[in-house]
Amino acid sequence: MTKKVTNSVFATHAPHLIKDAVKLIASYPKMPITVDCVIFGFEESELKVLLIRSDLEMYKGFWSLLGDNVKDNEELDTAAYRILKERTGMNDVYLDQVRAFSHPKRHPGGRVITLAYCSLLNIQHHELKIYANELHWHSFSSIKEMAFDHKEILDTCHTWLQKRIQEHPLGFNLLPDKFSLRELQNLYEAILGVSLDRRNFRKKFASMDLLIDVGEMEEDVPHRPGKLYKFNFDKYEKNKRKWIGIDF
Amino acid sequence: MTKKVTNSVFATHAPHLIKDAVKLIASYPKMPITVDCVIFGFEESELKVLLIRSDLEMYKGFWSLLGDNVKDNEELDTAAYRILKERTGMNDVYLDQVRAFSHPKRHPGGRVITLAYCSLLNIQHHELKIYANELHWHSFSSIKEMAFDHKEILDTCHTWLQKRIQEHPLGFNLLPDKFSLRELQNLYEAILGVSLDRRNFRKKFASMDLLIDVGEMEEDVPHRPGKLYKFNFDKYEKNKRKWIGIDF
DNA sequence: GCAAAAGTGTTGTCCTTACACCCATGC
DNA sequence: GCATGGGTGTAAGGACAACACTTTTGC
Repeated sequence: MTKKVTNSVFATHAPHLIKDAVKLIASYPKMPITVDCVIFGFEESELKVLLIRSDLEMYKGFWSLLGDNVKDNEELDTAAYRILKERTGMNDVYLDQVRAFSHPKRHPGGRVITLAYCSLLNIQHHELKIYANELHWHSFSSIKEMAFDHKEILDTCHTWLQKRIQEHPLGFNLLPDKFSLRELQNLYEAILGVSLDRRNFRKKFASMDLLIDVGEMEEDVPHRPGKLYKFNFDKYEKNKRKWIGIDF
Repeated sequence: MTKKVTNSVFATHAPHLIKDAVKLIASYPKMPITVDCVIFGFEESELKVLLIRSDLEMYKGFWSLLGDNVKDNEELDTAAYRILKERTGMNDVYLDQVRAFSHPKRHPGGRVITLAYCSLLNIQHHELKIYANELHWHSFSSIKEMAFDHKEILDTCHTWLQKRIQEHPLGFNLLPDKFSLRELQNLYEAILGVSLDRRNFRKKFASMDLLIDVGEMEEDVPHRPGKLYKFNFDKYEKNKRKWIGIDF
């Protein structure tokens, strides 16, 4: 097998040490990087996603994720938090990197690599104060088409969320501090797209012993009010499950 | 709340549509992107990782992951496969994106964002033919210090692998086509860092019914030879588990 | 015959699932 | 008093964990 000659700095058989790291880096192709945030919320028993209108004329009328370019010397996580803050005025939200999208033609303006971030936020706690580009919540299931490859990114993040929510108590970020078991179950059903047995669901959470009964009841409901709970984050942090088991 | 002025194209209250997408992209900061491959193997009941010597004088003597810059108009996955091929001569390997590392000071030559990829390959099947930069296999557990932030990347990929191998039959990529149940168990024990009950382990795989008895036995072992199996990829693909369950 | 690993079953416990009735509240 | 969802228990089945002895082979 012969070694292909490339423009890589590493593609040498008899390497010599490189003294000037700055020069090395300068020889690499450079490209713009963006971060796109998929922001999920939950309201009226529906999974929602926060979108804006695309700025680009060629995507006029299409919805887009909240994105922006990454600045020089800015960490990706920092960029994601910045974008959230700039676009929504919020900063105390859950946020996680999902993955990079790098198709060379994904942006009509040229090659741009984007990092998808997934955020979860509580619609009740965080009132939107910035409405540029018609920023608002959409029912997740109603989104069919989007600008760029944003539909693919959205779907990837949704799949990611479905998996994460079963392994980590992320869902509580989407609920008010105090919530009823029904709201919690509705959340899981909305995200997973399944219906769950109410008694088994309650038993499951009761046996985990991670919900604190706040001693209050629902109000203004047209039926028997349920108890309100909050999530015991401290206890969870102390007893995180270390899962060993083969299952595929 | 006031809106911070930024250099973002989106940071306008009354957006006007942008006609020239190319010009837009041109206004973004550009930065070099690299891909770093963590390549795991398994031999002599040990998890191994493929490393080279760093080319940089300031990391002289340190070990480094197999990495290279991403080319213009090259997809990240393509770059990862290219690097594997260039460095090892191999291309039929399992490979998956793990995540981006973006600390501004992670490379001494300046800002470089890297995407970590994790590969699994069978050491017996794939003989190394390219030995530039002292490319060779290391015992994973012996690696303490590395060039750049590569130890952090390596550890992240190891954690990723521990999780993946329990949910997907990735481990078979690290074994020969035909393997004994002991080899399979050694693999799981090496990656997870636990010891497993032999009878329960065998029962588990027997009940999954995804191993095909090839009708051959181990040879040249100094004890009773075990049966050899191969993995039934077709059957797995048809019956992939759709997991629903809350566990944290 | 000894060392080393192969191969094999049972039991108890726990978790999951399926399923039905009464209760509290608002209207 | 009726509609709506809150709240509860049990039984069966399946998965997992713990555990020991006999068998085959090489030396």
